[in-house]
Amino acid sequence: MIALIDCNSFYASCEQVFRPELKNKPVVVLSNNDGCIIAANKEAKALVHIPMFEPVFKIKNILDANKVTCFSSNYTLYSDMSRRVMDTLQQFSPLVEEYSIDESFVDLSHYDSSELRQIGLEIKSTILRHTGIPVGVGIAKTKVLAKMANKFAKKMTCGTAVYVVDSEERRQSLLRSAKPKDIWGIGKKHALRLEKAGCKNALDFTNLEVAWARKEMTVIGERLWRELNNSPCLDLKTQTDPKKGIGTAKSFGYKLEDFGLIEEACSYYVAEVADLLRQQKSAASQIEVFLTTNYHSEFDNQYHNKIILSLDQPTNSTITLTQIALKGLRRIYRPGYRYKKVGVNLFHLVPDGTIQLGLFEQSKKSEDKGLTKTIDLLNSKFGKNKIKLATVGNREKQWALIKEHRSPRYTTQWEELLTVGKPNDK
DNA sequence: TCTGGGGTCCTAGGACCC
DNA sequence: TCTGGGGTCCTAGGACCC
Repeated sequence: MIALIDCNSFYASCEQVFRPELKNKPVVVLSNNDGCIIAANKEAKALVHIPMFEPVFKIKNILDANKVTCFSSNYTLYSDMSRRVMDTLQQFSPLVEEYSIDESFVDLSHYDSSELRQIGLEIKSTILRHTGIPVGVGIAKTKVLAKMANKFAKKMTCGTAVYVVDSEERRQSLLRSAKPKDIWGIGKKHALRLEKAGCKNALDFTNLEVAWARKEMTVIGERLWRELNNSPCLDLKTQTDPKKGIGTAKSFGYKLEDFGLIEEACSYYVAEVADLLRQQKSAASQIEVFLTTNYHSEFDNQYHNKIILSLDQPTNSTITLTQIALKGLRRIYRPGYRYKKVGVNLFHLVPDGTIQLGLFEQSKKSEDKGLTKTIDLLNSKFGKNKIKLATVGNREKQWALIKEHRSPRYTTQWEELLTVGKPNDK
């Protein structure tokens, strides 16, 4: 049996842990640039139907009128809280798949099926005690059923947020309660197809021929069909594969025309992705740079372009990658537009250290490896970007993301630790 | 005025190879 | 008139997820 543990409105819950006065109060968390709503706790959801990714400005009145507390996203805090939740799960099973920042699949096959409900409750209460984060637990024979049981558990108003699919009746009532679009792995397109085929709920889907699922929804559909019918097709992935591409693309806080500023933002992002690349001990053979205006704007002239540059030799050096990226940026930049976003993607990643040279190439004598290592060391000791390339500049305020409501990084920065007691006691 | 960012998996079709 | 059969690798685009 497999459990799916999912944190309740995770980002909002993280914020509430350190602001106990917000307990039972509506809280939302905003995307980068404070643009959209990306998480809302149940109190906030009860006030107003908030579609995910709703632009804030459209419902600002409602938020203000109801005194909803808004937070800018604070990923440093959320990642650290996530790690604490995941560490706690290890107590219950050695086989854990971290599916996303706020959910994990856990193998429970070493428990007797009669204990599973109790184990589910224990997982829930232990995580709450260790981290302050409330979770829901779904337990079933397959991943898809566990995922859906989890959702079901959270929906039950009177329940304990733990649902175990341990009988055929429970499986059927679970599936009957889920509309096609609520099936994990079924998006808009497939939901429409299912409805056309006469499915009113997930149970109807499992009663179609498996061949239909295969034909209409490829092998993914067939796996889903089988998983819902209690036959496991998706393995637990307990080891994370190295990423196949690493990229970043963030909107500017403001619209930019000045090439110099865009260049600085681009350099900053290259440094970020190169850092991630070195952390997973890979090197990239290709770099893509893209530049775009704000496609929502009706007033601005639009321009989008990208360029992909191949490297003669895979590298993870920030210096080399920056040189090439900026060369690309220069080629796609056109003056006279108000740009909103620049992005960098690294592709064709290979393990660092086993880099294949071209037939007529000589190894570039470890490039600037020593220098890079020293810079990484200094930055890990004294803080991100203490040492950086001059191309990153010092004008971050003129392009960086807007985060007006960011909470302190309570768990990772000494200066931002939570203070308990009267302010004057310091 | 203001609209996120980072991923995975699968398939069809092109371009090759022997 | 008649034009094989078995592959691999790569990419773009679709669909989906958090």
